[in-house]
Amino acid sequence: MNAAVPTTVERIGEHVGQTVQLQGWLYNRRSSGKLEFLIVRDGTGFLQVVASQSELDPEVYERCRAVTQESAVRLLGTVRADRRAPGGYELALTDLKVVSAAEDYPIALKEHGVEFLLDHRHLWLRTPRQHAIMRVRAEVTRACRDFLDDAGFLLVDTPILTPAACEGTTTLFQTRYFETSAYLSQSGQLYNEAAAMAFGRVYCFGPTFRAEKSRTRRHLMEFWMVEPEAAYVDFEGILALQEAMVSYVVGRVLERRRPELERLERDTRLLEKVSPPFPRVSYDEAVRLLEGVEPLAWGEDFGTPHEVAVAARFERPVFVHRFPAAIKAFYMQPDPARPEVVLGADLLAPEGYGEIIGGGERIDDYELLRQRLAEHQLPEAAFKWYLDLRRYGSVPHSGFGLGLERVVAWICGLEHVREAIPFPRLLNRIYP
RNA sequence: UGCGGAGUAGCUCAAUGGUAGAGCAGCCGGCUGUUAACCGGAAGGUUUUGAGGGUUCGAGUCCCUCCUCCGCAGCCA
Repeated sequence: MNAAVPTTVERIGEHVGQTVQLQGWLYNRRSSGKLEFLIVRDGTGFLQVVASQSELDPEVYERCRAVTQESAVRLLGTVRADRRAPGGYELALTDLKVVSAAEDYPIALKEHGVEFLLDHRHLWLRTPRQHAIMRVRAEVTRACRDFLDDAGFLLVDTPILTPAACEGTTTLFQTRYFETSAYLSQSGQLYNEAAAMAFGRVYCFGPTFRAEKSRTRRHLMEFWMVEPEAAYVDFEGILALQEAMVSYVVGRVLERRRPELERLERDTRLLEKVSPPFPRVSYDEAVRLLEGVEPLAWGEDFGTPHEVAVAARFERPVFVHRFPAAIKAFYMQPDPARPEVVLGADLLAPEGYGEIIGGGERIDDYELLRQRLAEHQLPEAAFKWYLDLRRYGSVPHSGFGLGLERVVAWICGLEHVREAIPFPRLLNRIYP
């Protein structure tokens, strides 16, 4: 027993024939008379543990029979390869200690309803499916950071508490800030532009808050967004960056999280096709393309049905670009060739997952930006620092925001983004 | 906010206007290779079907109001 090596389920294959120590929780138990099959999870994976009455101290065997679902357990045993075991390896138990017994665990190993699972999100996270999703999420996060770090982008975090609206107050969560009021950030973009003028290529990656009363499979009140912003990069340049980054992220998950995608039963055929260049459809083309399908008058905003109809025509992510200026944010750069449209683009994921990126080139001219602020009835005083960026060494610059949960939902093939974040904040739900 | 759907045992669901049931979980028992194991047993609904009214001899079921949840739209990542 002294020779027992502490290890994890993830590395169990390296210890065949050895006696090891594991610590974790009991996920499930099956019994077959004088054999007990304990499924133990330790955070790195799930492992079948076999307790044989004929080979065990009666006291230990009795503990195996009595241990309840999700009790914390510490165990000793010999690792062996066995085709009958899920995962190919199992542990022949020699000793088991109950660190903490669990009683009346609410989540049974069966189908449950959405509301019940969300009420028990703190426990739901323990299941194999949620493990797979969270590992893909972590991989997407790491891939985004690796890609941007390697491309010369500096991580410059932007504030969560902000003094005023970036694009209007209706969608902002308001809070007290001592004697005044503040808002939770809905985008780091404006601060990113300041950082880009300081460091050239920057990105922020953090939580974002939207107080929109949206209630669909694509919306969260609190979600995570990666926002790169780059000086001296024009519209074409930023689209190329988006293609490269999305392709890199998908490739990384396919490369490093295959087992998780298999556990999620994700058909990866379309994901394998994600590589630059992505198809592009201008707003003008979209209007023509949607004739007789999902009619859209020029100048009207793109709705979900229009997005779906356009995305459905492609097997890869597709850019929809050059929207009418009137329906887009105040900071978007007009197309020099056609000032009534802006150099902005949305990236629509295939398979009905909708918009995963919004971005484009920003206005770099001082007077034009002032004019746009006025047109949008935004208080110039609040944007003084933002206007300053156009007074002191303004350059063409572009950026975009990628919604982490939407990308994770797409890659994992989830029905709803609420499973793509550990503790989703939804309309009418902020528990647990 | 608008449209549609749903609230029955801890969970997932049944029940022509006529005595509220099953599976799973939990509990007791059986089984030496189980894969959300399986088999047997007892129990589990505060006179009870989200709440309150109404129709009826009789309401889980029909009608009205309200509450909660889900989906879609709007808005967006």
